[in-house]
Amino acid sequence: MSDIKPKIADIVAVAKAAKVSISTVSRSYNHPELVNPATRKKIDAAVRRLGYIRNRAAQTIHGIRSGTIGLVVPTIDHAIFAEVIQAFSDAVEPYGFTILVASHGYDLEREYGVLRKFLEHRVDGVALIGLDHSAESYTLIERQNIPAISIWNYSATSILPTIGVDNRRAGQLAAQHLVDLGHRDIGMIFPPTTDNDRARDRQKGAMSVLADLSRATPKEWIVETPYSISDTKEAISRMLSQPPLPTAILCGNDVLAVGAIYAAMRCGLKVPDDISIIGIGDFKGSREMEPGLTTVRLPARTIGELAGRELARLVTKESTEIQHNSCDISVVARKTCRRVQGV
Amino acid sequence: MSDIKPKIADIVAVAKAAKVSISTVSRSYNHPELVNPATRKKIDAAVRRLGYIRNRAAQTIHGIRSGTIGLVVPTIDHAIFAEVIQAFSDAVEPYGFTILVASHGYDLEREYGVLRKFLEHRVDGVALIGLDHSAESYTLIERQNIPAISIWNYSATSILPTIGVDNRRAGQLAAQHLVDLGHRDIGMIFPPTTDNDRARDRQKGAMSVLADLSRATPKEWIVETPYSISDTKEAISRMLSQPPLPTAILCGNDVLAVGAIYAAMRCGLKVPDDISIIGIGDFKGSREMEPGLTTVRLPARTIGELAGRELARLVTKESTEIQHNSCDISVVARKTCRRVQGV
DNA sequence: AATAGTTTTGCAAACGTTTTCATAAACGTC
DNA sequence: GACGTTTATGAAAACGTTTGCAAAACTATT
Repeated sequence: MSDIKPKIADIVAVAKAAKVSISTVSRSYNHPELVNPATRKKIDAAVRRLGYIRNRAAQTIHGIRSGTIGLVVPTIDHAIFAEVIQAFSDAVEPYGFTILVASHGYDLEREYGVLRKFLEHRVDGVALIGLDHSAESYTLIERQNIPAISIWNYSATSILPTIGVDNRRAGQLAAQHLVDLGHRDIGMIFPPTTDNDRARDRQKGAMSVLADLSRATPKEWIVETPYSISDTKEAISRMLSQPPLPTAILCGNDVLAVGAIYAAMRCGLKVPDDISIIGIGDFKGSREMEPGLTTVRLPARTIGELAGRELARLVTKESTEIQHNSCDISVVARKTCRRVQGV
Repeated sequence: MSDIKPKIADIVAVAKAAKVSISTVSRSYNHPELVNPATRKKIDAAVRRLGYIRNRAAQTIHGIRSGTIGLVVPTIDHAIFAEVIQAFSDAVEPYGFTILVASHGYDLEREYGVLRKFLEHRVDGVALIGLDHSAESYTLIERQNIPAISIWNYSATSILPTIGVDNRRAGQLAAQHLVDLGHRDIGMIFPPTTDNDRARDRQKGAMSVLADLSRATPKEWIVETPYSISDTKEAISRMLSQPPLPTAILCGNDVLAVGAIYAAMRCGLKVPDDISIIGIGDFKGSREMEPGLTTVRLPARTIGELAGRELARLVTKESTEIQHNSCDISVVARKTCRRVQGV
């Protein structure tokens, strides 16, 4: 009946088992060169025997880094964010960091809550997506002065260092590509832009190019839908169901573009013969699609990697500050856009 | 020049600022009913003024839960896993947990390393994908006796409690569906099955059904490719480039199915008229595709949610054990499979 | 064999909390 | 106004580590 709880081994137990002092055990981990190889061997044996695993919480309260980095994203299960998380995680791993991940569903209040929770855990740094954050969130970051970085949207002037792309430019590039191909009647579809600076910037960029055109875009050709293929299909089908029809549709991101393509198919329009479609993002799978999606390539992996590395280097004091970094973007012309007769 | 580092506030600072003892501050967090409302107010004010945030690390070394759960996946940026992570995260959030996420890239050695790191952080529980894990990993979990759960692959007899689906059955269902439609010449494509019990089980399931058929499947009709659309496209194109052609292709998951469809298109075959294709998974987007993908629906969201909830309840002692749980699966017949003339 | 170095080890304080126990203050009762 | 309760607070020990300092154990040098 001696159901003595198998108390997980602590450093004291190891010390006892190896017949040395606690300090020596600790040292054998943190400054192995200071302890006699023979002693070290004894300790190793004890550790193995007891299955001892160091307690980072106990280390952390000495001001030692927690070895964690917090990553807050709007949502995890969107192709881009998943890719960014993966790249970020891969990048910080070699530095010994583990990531805490949370999503806020495009709700900046929730983001603040998540941030607080991360801070309770004493993360060594945090990465956020974009630059739309609540004032409280910014205050929090500043007051706790914790290394922070903003991913995805580049801005030279933001408070937070940013690593990302110029989304305005992405919108411009997409629009310009269509214009260069002779399109003048261009429909647009974007996800909701509140609390989403990325989408907002892209839209602004696209609009700015289109504003230069002689003719104005009718209201029905500018739609906003939730970030989902089916909603997009729905919305675009409606747009394409009654003339006049645009000759091209510019989509706020590749997922919407896929939805638009399906909608066109459903309406009996051939892409790109009857209608051209351009996305933004170049998500995984966009290249492999049939027809290959013409889109503005945003290098998600590179961004995540760079952000992870920079933040890790800052935290480990390998560097002293994070450079704002604007990653290159460009149109990859594949098969969903075609040239049309100028007006 | 008094650049006194703005030492982040601790409980002592709060106590001093509120002119109460440390104990009282602590109590006002953990047992608010025991402290005078007036005092509580003073403390709240001090907390706000100083921007105090509790230090969970310090709590954790008292044996108090760390409030973290570790989630180890093969890779983050695959549709299914991203969905599972999201659902899992959503499910544990209401219980106050934050998740640590790491990927191992289908390398069980790395998985062990990740697991160890999680244990250093004293996660309150861990969730793993599937049942293929190194012996060391199993030992680790058992010795530290930490609540653990396996997601994705259901098994009634595994050491770890499982919440997931019967992947063997998924394979069977897919195969049976094709057989029921009259197909006898069936090609198959699977991702690598080493260290991946899910894929292995599906393959076994499919094979078992096909084995009952009068005719044997030629070797060239059974291919293995990395989990990527382009590799699949490549492999299937090769399969379809020289007769005899199968009348249907069974794909280990939806991503491969998408690749297969593109390959068929490229080879000038119409789906489902010339060739039927079935996937497994029912990933996001599979329904919306054109033509809608026929597949075996695996309820990723439900699985992630259930797993998160069960693990959280176990950790918080709301429940005392996790029920093995097999989630329902079934074929969703959409548009990529058609009936053919029996032999 | 004594001395001066050098290497190795242990003691004890510190980190930021929680919690047990003891004490003080306030209240109600007769 | 003395007593017993109840309510609110504080002191101090505890949690599992790290680390500065000092002592002990070796080594090399004479």
